[in-house]
Amino acid sequence: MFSIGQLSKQTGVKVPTIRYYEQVGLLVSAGRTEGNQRRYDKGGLERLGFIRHARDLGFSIEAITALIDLQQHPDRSCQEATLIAQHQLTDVREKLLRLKALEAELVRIADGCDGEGNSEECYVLASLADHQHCRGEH
Amino acid sequence: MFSIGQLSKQTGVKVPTIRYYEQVGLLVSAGRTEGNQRRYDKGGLERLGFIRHARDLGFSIEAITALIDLQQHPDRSCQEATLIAQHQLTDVREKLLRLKALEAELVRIADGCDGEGNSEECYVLASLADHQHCRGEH
DNA sequence: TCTACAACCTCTAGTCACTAGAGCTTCAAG
DNA sequence: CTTGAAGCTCTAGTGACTAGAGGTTGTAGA
Ligand SMILES: [Zn+2]
Ligand SMILES: [Zn+2]
Ligand SMILES: [Zn+2]
Ligand SMILES: [Zn+2]
Repeated sequence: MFSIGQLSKQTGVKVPTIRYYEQVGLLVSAGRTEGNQRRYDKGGLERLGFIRHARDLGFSIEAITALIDLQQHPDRSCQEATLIAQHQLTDVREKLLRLKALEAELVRIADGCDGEGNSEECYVLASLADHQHCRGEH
Repeated sequence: MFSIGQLSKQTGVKVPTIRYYEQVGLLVSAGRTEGNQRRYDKGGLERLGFIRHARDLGFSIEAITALIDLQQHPDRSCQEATLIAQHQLTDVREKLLRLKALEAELVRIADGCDGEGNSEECYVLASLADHQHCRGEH
């Protein structure tokens, strides 16, 4: 049995975050001591590892809840899991596209001024004031 | 003079968002009617356009506040503006790196299962349970 | 001039995934 | 048995909005 602090050390998830996961129904402790402290078993440790990894990959709490639910039922079809993963991939790709466009404009903007002049003639400020300066959409 | 709704239409910024910008000190109306409705002048329209564009480029409210402050003082050095822009670029590049790593892992994960099996042997679930499956860090 | 109603107002609360802090209690080592 | 690290609950704050309730104002047509 592990205390919440031991679980935290082993997974790298902060103690208040573990309590937060309990609050939103993602991870319930195996039980409590007489003095009301949480105790976890190996299953809890693994579940928290799963949560941690999925969060690192950008999955939402809601998605992780569904994935864990699926994991608890080994006989169910895994179709939902693949759909969730594909959705997450789509999401990441959309963000990538957006960020790439931003990067291109920001390079132009940041490189357009050396910071030696005054704000009246600053290319950074002029670029922000008018999207016409931009090469593309973003 | 424009009403808040006209400003909204011309900039594409939603009415409640404009009020929110006022609340955080980014955009103050030129005045109010007798009946307490906001009225904006051309300067307000331009300022909101600036805010909109900077937000689209990912600048924080705090950064935009500093940029507008600088813009109001044409005689001041624009060094801070370039620093803010460079910081934003760095930020975007960090996010890009992270997302590229995520994309690589998610492609592997999402392609690893066709969703036809059951959750017990699902590659998606197995990959999420154990970072060892991952090709790299993320 | 009256009336209808779209647009405006303020205020509170909710979103997401935590994070910080106050004030208290429990566990475990010495 | 004492001490102090670690635990507990509860509330509130983060960023940048968004939604809704419940009331008021502006304006166009009759
Ligand atoms: Zn400059
Ligand atoms: Zn632009
Ligand atoms: Zn599968
Ligand atoms: Zn991994």
